[in-house]
Amino acid sequence: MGIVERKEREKEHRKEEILDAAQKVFFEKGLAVATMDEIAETAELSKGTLYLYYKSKEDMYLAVMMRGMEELYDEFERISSSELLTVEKIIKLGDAYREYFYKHRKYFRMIHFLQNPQIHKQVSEEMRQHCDREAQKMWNVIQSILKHGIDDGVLRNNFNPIELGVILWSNMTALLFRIDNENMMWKERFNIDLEHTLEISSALLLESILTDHGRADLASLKR
Amino acid sequence: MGIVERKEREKEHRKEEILDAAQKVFFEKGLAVATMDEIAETAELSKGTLYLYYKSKEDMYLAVMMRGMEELYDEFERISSSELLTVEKIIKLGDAYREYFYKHRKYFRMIHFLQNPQIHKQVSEEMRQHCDREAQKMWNVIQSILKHGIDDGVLRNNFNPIELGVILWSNMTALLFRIDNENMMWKERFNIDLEHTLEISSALLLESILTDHGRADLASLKR
DNA sequence: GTAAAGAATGACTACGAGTCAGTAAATAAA
DNA sequence: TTTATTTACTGACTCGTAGTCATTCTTTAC
Repeated sequence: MGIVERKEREKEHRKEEILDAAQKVFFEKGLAVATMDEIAETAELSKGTLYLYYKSKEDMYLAVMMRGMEELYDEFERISSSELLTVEKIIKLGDAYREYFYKHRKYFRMIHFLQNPQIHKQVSEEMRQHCDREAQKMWNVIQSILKHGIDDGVLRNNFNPIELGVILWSNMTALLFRIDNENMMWKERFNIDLEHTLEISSALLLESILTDHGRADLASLKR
Repeated sequence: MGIVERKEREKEHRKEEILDAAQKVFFEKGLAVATMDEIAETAELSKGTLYLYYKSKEDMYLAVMMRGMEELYDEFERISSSELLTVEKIIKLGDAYREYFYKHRKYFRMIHFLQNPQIHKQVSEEMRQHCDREAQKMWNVIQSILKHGIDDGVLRNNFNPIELGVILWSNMTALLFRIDNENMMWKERFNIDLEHTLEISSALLLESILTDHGRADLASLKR
């Protein structure tokens, strides 16, 4: 008897529909300005129903964000499992992140909005764990690529691969965040192009962690 | 007749008293959880009175944060106007920022909480400008130091000094933020000491922007 | 055809930011 | 000293919104 299964599916589907509505409203208004009433109206459901599927507004916000995380993760995973040189993979990871920023700016903002612990007072333990797991998956991909890099002798072996990952990732994130918020300001006040700044800093960091062998690979890619 | 002046002073004093109360509550609870009623009670004033001195809760939050900014700025200014080598000044700036993080963690968090534009919907134009001016002062100090570095030939002259400032500052900020929120996690899951990571990345970046002359200065300092 | 289970509803509660008519205190004018 | 005026303060109130829950509607089981 497939009734239970069908109901399961329908429930899942409804949950996604609600998330679609939530995403629309959150993208337009942001967490603070968006209201559950508006999300309910957009989903063509009553407010009470939303709470049958999500524990709180913040939980919903995180659920939307997780979609964004997964999209980025899939891209990283694709790069990781490709047959490229390690140096190329590292560069591709950076490119993917930068592209993600431009194509999915709203997701990017959400991810970094939620970086801040002051926000999640209302998040359920479940959702928090879900987020943690997803973040961990991401770091595992990065770790595995960098570990190969060290094993292959293209990355300096006096660093822990994850440590390098944190450095590269943090640097890039911080500058993308600035590009998002302060790009104009820097252009007007100091005549700085932050996109250029990001390129420079990524290049500096990458160069400084490569071995001679790695640098040779890098040079060969540029041809 | 000094009555007007005395009243002026008293008003300023009351404003500071309110800010003391606000700081206490914000430090304990954060922006979202703190309530105006609690701040009023702490200040031993009615809620209405708070609004005679500050336009909104967010404005008050920013006013507290500005205290923190000024404290950091004073330290930077002190270093900038000292008689040290440029390389030493740059290192001292980093040290000062790191110390600030440990000594004034609550201020640090506020500053970076407000980095996020999603928050200030309720901030008055006045306060926003005040913040901008203060931030600009900070960047002017950094710029002036780095500009000297280039003129003196200790920093590679193919970079814009402000650009270097943004890179160093962003890198450091991003890692301090991680130390604040994720230190344990990185230790437990990956056996990474983020404080060490910060040292490494700062060193890598610093080295990669120095000229040979600059590196010599750096080496002489280490002795 | 009817009982039971499941899904959805929307009026309601709780709570907090911000307001404003009214009160009290300080100063100026008479 | 008394009265008028300005200034400082108050707290009950409005308004908006997250989250709840008794009730209604729909689907499934027998």
